[in-house]
Amino acid sequence: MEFSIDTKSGVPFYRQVIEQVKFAIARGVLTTGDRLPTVRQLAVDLSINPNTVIRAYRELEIEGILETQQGSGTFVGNHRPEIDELEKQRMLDQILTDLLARATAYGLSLDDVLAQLKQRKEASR
Amino acid sequence: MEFSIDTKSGVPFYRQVIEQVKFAIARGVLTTGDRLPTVRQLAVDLSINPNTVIRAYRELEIEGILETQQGSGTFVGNHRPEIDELEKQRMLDQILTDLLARATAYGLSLDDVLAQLKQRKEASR
DNA sequence: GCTATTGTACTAGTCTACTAGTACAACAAC
DNA sequence: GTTGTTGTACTAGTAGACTAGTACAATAGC
Repeated sequence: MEFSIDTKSGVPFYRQVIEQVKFAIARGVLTTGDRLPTVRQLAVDLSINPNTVIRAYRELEIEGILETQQGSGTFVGNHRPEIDELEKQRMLDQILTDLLARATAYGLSLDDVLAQLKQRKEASR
Repeated sequence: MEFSIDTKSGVPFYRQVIEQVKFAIARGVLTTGDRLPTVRQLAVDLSINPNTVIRAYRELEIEGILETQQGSGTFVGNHRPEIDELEKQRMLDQILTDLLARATAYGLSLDDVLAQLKQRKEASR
Protein backbone atom coordinates (compact mmCIF):
# COMPACT_ATOMS: atom_id res chain seq x y z
CA MET A 1 0.00 0.00 0.00
CA GLU A 2 1.65 3.15 -1.25
CA PHE A 3 0.68 6.54 0.06
CA SER A 4 1.43 9.87 -1.47
CA ILE A 5 0.70 13.49 -0.75
CA ASP A 6 0.16 16.24 -3.23
CA THR A 7 1.39 19.26 -1.33
CA LYS A 8 0.19 21.67 -3.98
CA SER A 9 -3.35 20.46 -4.45
CA GLY A 10 -4.73 22.55 -1.62
CA VAL A 11 -6.39 19.47 -0.16
CA PRO A 12 -5.43 19.07 3.50
CA PHE A 13 -2.83 16.36 4.04
CA TYR A 14 -4.85 14.45 6.58
CA ARG A 15 -7.80 14.39 4.20
CA GLN A 16 -5.66 12.99 1.42
CA VAL A 17 -4.59 10.18 3.71
CA ILE A 18 -8.19 9.47 4.66
CA GLU A 19 -9.27 9.28 1.05
CA GLN A 20 -6.44 6.96 0.12
CA VAL A 21 -7.21 4.58 2.95
CA LYS A 22 -10.88 4.48 2.05
CA PHE A 23 -10.07 4.03 -1.58
CA ALA A 24 -7.73 1.14 -0.86
CA ILE A 25 -10.31 -0.59 1.28
CA ALA A 26 -13.11 -0.03 -1.19
CA ARG A 27 -10.95 -1.56 -3.94
CA GLY A 28 -9.88 -4.48 -1.83
CA VAL A 29 -6.22 -3.47 -1.65
CA LEU A 30 -6.62 -3.30 2.09
CA THR A 31 -8.96 -5.53 3.97
CA THR A 32 -10.07 -6.42 7.46
CA GLY A 33 -7.16 -7.21 9.73
CA ASP A 34 -4.51 -5.55 7.61
CA ARG A 35 -2.04 -3.37 9.41
CA LEU A 36 -1.47 0.16 8.28
CA PRO A 37 1.89 1.92 8.30
CA THR A 38 2.81 3.20 11.73
CA VAL A 39 2.10 6.80 12.45
CA ARG A 40 5.80 7.60 12.50
CA GLN A 41 6.68 5.62 9.44
CA LEU A 42 3.98 7.18 7.33
CA ALA A 43 4.88 10.60 8.67
CA VAL A 44 8.47 10.12 7.56
CA ASP A 45 7.50 8.68 4.19
CA LEU A 46 5.23 11.58 3.42
CA SER A 47 7.43 14.18 5.10
CA ILE A 48 4.63 15.32 7.35
CA ASN A 49 4.05 15.44 11.06
CA PRO A 50 2.97 12.35 13.02
CA ASN A 51 0.07 14.33 14.37
CA THR A 52 -1.24 14.84 10.89
CA VAL A 53 -1.26 11.09 10.34
CA ILE A 54 -2.92 10.64 13.69
CA ARG A 55 -5.63 13.00 12.71
CA ALA A 56 -6.41 10.96 9.62
CA TYR A 57 -6.33 7.63 11.45
CA ARG A 58 -8.50 8.96 14.23
CA GLU A 59 -11.16 10.24 11.92
CA LEU A 60 -11.26 6.85 10.25
CA GLU A 61 -11.47 5.19 13.62
CA ILE A 62 -14.44 7.33 14.57
CA GLU A 63 -16.13 6.18 11.37
CA GLY A 64 -15.52 2.62 12.48
CA ILE A 65 -13.17 1.86 9.62
CA LEU A 66 -9.94 1.54 11.56
CA GLU A 67 -8.88 0.35 14.97
CA THR A 68 -5.83 1.54 16.81
CA GLN A 69 -3.93 -0.31 19.50
CA GLN A 70 -1.20 1.55 21.22
CA GLY A 71 1.97 -0.47 21.15
CA SER A 72 1.01 -2.64 18.21
CA GLY A 73 -0.38 -0.43 15.48
CA THR A 74 -3.42 0.55 13.48
CA PHE A 75 -5.57 -1.98 11.68
CA VAL A 76 -8.39 -2.17 9.22
CA GLY A 77 -11.72 -3.22 10.59
CA ASN A 78 -13.86 -3.22 13.64
CA HIS A 79 -12.76 -6.01 15.90
CA ARG A 80 -15.36 -5.81 18.57
CA PRO A 81 -15.42 -9.49 19.46
CA GLU A 82 -19.11 -10.17 19.36
CA ILE A 83 -20.62 -8.67 16.29
CA ASP A 84 -23.44 -11.09 15.68
CA GLU A 85 -25.36 -11.35 12.46
CA LEU A 86 -28.19 -9.23 13.76
CA GLU A 87 -25.91 -6.36 14.62
CA LYS A 88 -24.15 -6.72 11.33
CA GLN A 89 -27.45 -6.45 9.57
CA ARG A 90 -28.33 -3.39 11.58
CA MET A 91 -25.02 -1.80 10.71
CA LEU A 92 -25.51 -2.44 7.03
CA ASP A 93 -28.90 -0.86 7.31
CA GLN A 94 -27.40 2.18 8.97
CA ILE A 95 -24.68 2.49 6.36
CA LEU A 96 -27.17 2.28 3.55
CA THR A 97 -29.42 4.85 5.11
CA ASP A 98 -26.50 7.23 5.36
CA LEU A 99 -25.57 6.51 1.80
CA LEU A 100 -29.01 7.20 0.44
CA ALA A 101 -29.35 10.35 2.46
CA ARG A 102 -26.16 11.71 0.97
CA ALA A 103 -27.07 10.55 -2.50
CA THR A 104 -30.49 12.13 -2.56
CA ALA A 105 -29.04 15.34 -1.23
CA TYR A 106 -27.10 15.52 -4.47
CA GLY A 107 -30.03 14.60 -6.61
CA LEU A 108 -28.96 10.99 -7.07
CA SER A 109 -31.51 8.20 -7.06
CA LEU A 110 -31.40 4.71 -5.65
CA ASP A 111 -31.15 3.45 -9.20
CA ASP A 112 -28.12 5.63 -9.88
CA VAL A 113 -26.44 4.11 -6.88
CA LEU A 114 -27.37 0.58 -7.85
CA ALA A 115 -26.10 1.00 -11.38
CA GLN A 116 -22.78 2.38 -10.27
CA LEU A 117 -22.36 -0.30 -7.66
CA LYS A 118 -22.96 -3.07 -10.19
CA GLN A 119 -20.37 -1.49 -12.40
CA ARG A 120 -17.85 -1.62 -9.60
CA LYS A 121 -18.62 -5.25 -9.04
CA GLU A 122 -17.88 -6.01 -12.66
CA ALA A 123 -14.69 -4.01 -12.54
CA SER A 124 -13.43 -5.89 -9.51
CA ARG A 125 -13.25 -9.23 -11.30
CA MET B 1 -38.91 36.72 -1.41
CA GLU B 2 -37.86 36.44 2.20
CA PHE B 3 -34.27 35.88 3.16
CA SER B 4 -32.94 34.75 6.48
CA ILE B 5 -29.60 33.96 7.99
CA ASP B 6 -28.81 31.40 10.62
CA THR B 7 -25.85 32.96 12.37
CA LYS B 8 -25.20 29.89 14.46
CA SER B 9 -25.24 27.22 11.80
CA GLY B 10 -21.57 27.62 10.96
CA VAL B 11 -22.49 27.94 7.30
CA PRO B 12 -20.98 31.12 5.82
CA PHE B 13 -23.53 33.90 5.41
CA TYR B 14 -22.82 34.43 1.74
CA ARG B 15 -23.33 30.76 1.09
CA GLN B 16 -26.69 30.79 2.82
CA VAL B 17 -27.77 33.63 0.57
CA ILE B 18 -26.60 31.73 -2.50
CA GLU B 19 -28.55 28.65 -1.53
CA GLN B 20 -31.69 30.63 -0.85
CA VAL B 21 -31.54 32.37 -4.21
CA LYS B 22 -31.01 29.09 -6.02
CA PHE B 23 -33.79 27.49 -4.06
CA ALA B 24 -36.17 30.33 -4.84
CA ILE B 25 -35.41 30.06 -8.54
CA ALA B 26 -35.82 26.31 -8.49
CA ARG B 27 -39.22 26.70 -6.85
CA GLY B 28 -40.28 29.39 -9.24
CA VAL B 29 -40.53 32.03 -6.54
CA LEU B 30 -37.97 34.00 -8.50
CA THR B 31 -37.92 33.96 -12.25
CA THR B 32 -36.13 35.53 -15.17
CA GLY B 33 -36.16 39.30 -15.00
CA ASP B 34 -37.09 39.52 -11.34
CA ARG B 35 -35.19 42.05 -9.34
CA LEU B 36 -33.47 40.97 -6.17
CA PRO B 37 -33.23 43.07 -3.05
CA THR B 38 -30.53 45.69 -3.31
CA VAL B 39 -27.21 44.89 -1.79
CA ARG B 40 -27.75 47.48 0.89
CA GLN B 41 -31.33 46.57 1.65
CA LEU B 42 -30.57 42.89 2.05
CA ALA B 43 -27.53 43.72 4.13
CA VAL B 44 -29.68 45.75 6.50
CA ASP B 45 -32.44 43.15 6.60
CA LEU B 46 -30.02 40.39 7.49
CA SER B 47 -27.81 42.58 9.67
CA ILE B 48 -24.75 41.73 7.64
CA ASN B 49 -22.27 43.69 5.57
CA PRO B 50 -23.05 44.77 2.01
CA ASN B 51 -19.86 43.11 0.88
CA THR B 52 -21.13 39.80 2.12
CA VAL B 53 -24.23 40.16 -0.02
CA ILE B 54 -22.05 41.23 -2.93
CA ARG B 55 -20.03 38.10 -2.57
CA ALA B 56 -23.11 35.96 -2.85
CA TYR B 57 -24.52 37.87 -5.81
CA ARG B 58 -21.21 37.82 -7.58
CA GLU B 59 -20.78 34.10 -7.26
CA LEU B 60 -24.25 33.64 -8.67
CA GLU B 61 -23.40 36.02 -11.47
CA ILE B 62 -20.32 33.99 -12.33
CA GLU B 63 -22.54 30.94 -12.58
CA GLY B 64 -24.68 32.92 -14.97
CA ILE B 65 -27.69 32.84 -12.70
CA LEU B 66 -27.81 36.55 -11.91
CA GLU B 67 -27.04 39.74 -13.76
CA THR B 68 -26.01 42.92 -12.04
CA GLN B 69 -26.35 46.43 -13.37
CA GLN B 70 -24.80 49.17 -11.38
CA GLY B 71 -27.28 51.88 -10.75
CA SER B 72 -30.36 49.75 -11.27
CA GLY B 73 -29.89 46.53 -9.37
CA THR B 74 -29.43 42.80 -9.59
CA PHE B 75 -31.70 40.60 -11.65
CA VAL B 76 -32.42 36.97 -12.29
CA GLY B 77 -30.94 35.88 -15.62
CA ASN B 78 -32.33 33.25 -17.93
CA HIS B 79 -29.64 30.73 -17.17
CA ARG B 80 -31.19 28.01 -15.03
CA PRO B 81 -28.92 26.74 -12.31
CA GLU B 82 -27.80 23.43 -13.73
CA ILE B 83 -26.57 20.31 -12.10
CA ASP B 84 -23.09 19.51 -13.23
CA GLU B 85 -23.19 15.91 -14.41
CA LEU B 86 -19.49 15.40 -14.01
CA GLU B 87 -19.62 16.73 -10.49
CA LYS B 88 -22.54 14.48 -9.78
CA GLN B 89 -20.64 11.44 -11.00
CA ARG B 90 -17.65 12.35 -8.90
CA MET B 91 -19.86 12.74 -5.87
CA LEU B 92 -21.47 9.37 -6.41
CA ASP B 93 -18.06 7.79 -6.71
CA GLN B 94 -16.99 9.40 -3.48
CA ILE B 95 -20.09 8.28 -1.67
CA LEU B 96 -19.69 4.71 -2.85
CA THR B 97 -16.06 4.57 -1.81
CA ASP B 98 -17.06 5.70 1.66
CA LEU B 99 -19.83 3.16 1.75
CA LEU B 100 -17.63 0.23 0.74
CA ALA B 101 -14.87 1.21 3.14
CA ARG B 102 -17.29 1.21 6.02
CA ALA B 103 -18.98 -1.98 4.94
CA THR B 104 -15.68 -3.81 4.55
CA ALA B 105 -14.59 -2.72 8.00
CA TYR B 106 -17.63 -4.47 9.40
CA GLY B 107 -16.98 -7.62 7.43
CA LEU B 108 -19.60 -6.92 4.81
CA SER B 109 -18.96 -7.60 1.15
CA LEU B 110 -19.97 -5.74 -1.97
CA ASP B 111 -22.49 -8.48 -2.59
CA ASP B 112 -24.03 -8.00 0.82
CA VAL B 113 -24.47 -4.34 0.05
CA LEU B 114 -25.92 -5.01 -3.37
CA ALA B 115 -28.40 -7.54 -2.05
CA GLN B 116 -29.63 -5.26 0.67
CA LEU B 117 -29.90 -2.33 -1.69
CA LYS B 118 -31.99 -4.34 -4.14
CA GLN B 119 -34.23 -5.31 -1.31
CA ARG B 120 -34.74 -1.68 -0.48
CA LYS B 121 -35.59 -0.97 -4.04
CA GLU B 122 -38.27 -3.66 -3.99
CA ALA B 123 -39.62 -2.37 -0.74
CA SER B 124 -39.91 1.13 -2.06
CA ARG B 125 -42.48 0.19 -4.66
C1' DG C 1 11.46 -5.12 34.83
C1' DC C 2 13.77 -3.15 30.59
C1' DT C 3 13.68 -1.56 26.07
C1' DA C 4 11.94 -0.50 21.74
C1' DT C 5 7.97 0.52 19.36
C1' DT C 6 3.52 2.02 19.13
C1' DG C 7 0.06 5.77 19.52
C1' DT C 8 -1.11 10.41 22.17
C1' DA C 9 -1.56 15.16 24.48
C1' DC C 10 -0.47 19.70 24.64
C1' DT C 11 1.01 23.83 22.66
C1' DA C 12 1.85 27.06 19.31
C1' DG C 13 2.59 29.02 14.68
C1' DT C 14 0.68 29.97 10.10
C1' DC C 15 -2.42 30.50 6.68
C1' DT C 16 -6.84 31.22 4.68
C1' DA C 17 -11.85 31.94 4.65
C1' DC C 18 -15.02 34.96 6.18
C1' DT C 19 -16.85 39.29 7.54
C1' DA C 20 -16.98 44.11 8.20
C1' DG C 21 -15.74 49.35 7.78
C1' DT C 22 -15.07 52.91 4.87
C1' DA C 23 -14.64 55.36 0.80
C1' DC C 24 -15.42 55.18 -4.18
C1' DA C 25 -17.63 54.67 -8.99
C1' DA C 26 -21.37 53.98 -12.30
C1' DC C 27 -25.82 54.65 -13.65
C1' DA C 28 -30.91 56.45 -13.71
C1' DA C 29 -34.08 59.99 -13.12
C1' DC C 30 -35.06 64.46 -13.11
C1' DG D 1 -25.36 68.61 -14.55
C1' DT D 2 -27.24 67.33 -9.91
C1' DT D 3 -28.93 64.08 -6.90
C1' DG D 4 -29.97 59.75 -5.18
C1' DT D 5 -29.71 55.18 -6.03
C1' DT D 6 -27.21 51.25 -7.30
C1' DG D 7 -23.07 48.18 -7.11
C1' DT D 8 -17.73 48.12 -6.09
C1' DA D 9 -12.74 48.35 -4.39
C1' DC D 10 -9.64 48.41 -0.86
C1' DT D 11 -8.25 47.38 3.63
C1' DA D 12 -8.14 45.14 7.81
C1' DG D 13 -9.69 42.35 11.81
C1' DT D 14 -11.08 37.68 13.48
C1' DA D 15 -11.81 33.00 13.88
C1' DG D 16 -10.95 28.52 12.67
C1' DA D 17 -8.58 24.94 10.04
C1' DC D 18 -4.34 22.93 9.36
C1' DT D 19 0.26 21.58 10.48
C1' DA D 20 4.24 20.97 13.21
C1' DG D 21 7.42 20.59 17.58
C1' DT D 22 8.08 18.49 21.66
C1' DA D 23 7.33 15.71 25.42
C1' DC D 24 4.45 11.94 27.23
C1' DA D 25 1.96 7.25 27.85
C1' DA D 26 0.74 2.53 26.74
C1' DT D 27 1.84 -1.86 24.99
C1' DA D 28 4.65 -5.94 23.06
C1' DG D 29 8.52 -8.73 23.33
C1' DC D 30 12.33 -10.19 25.52
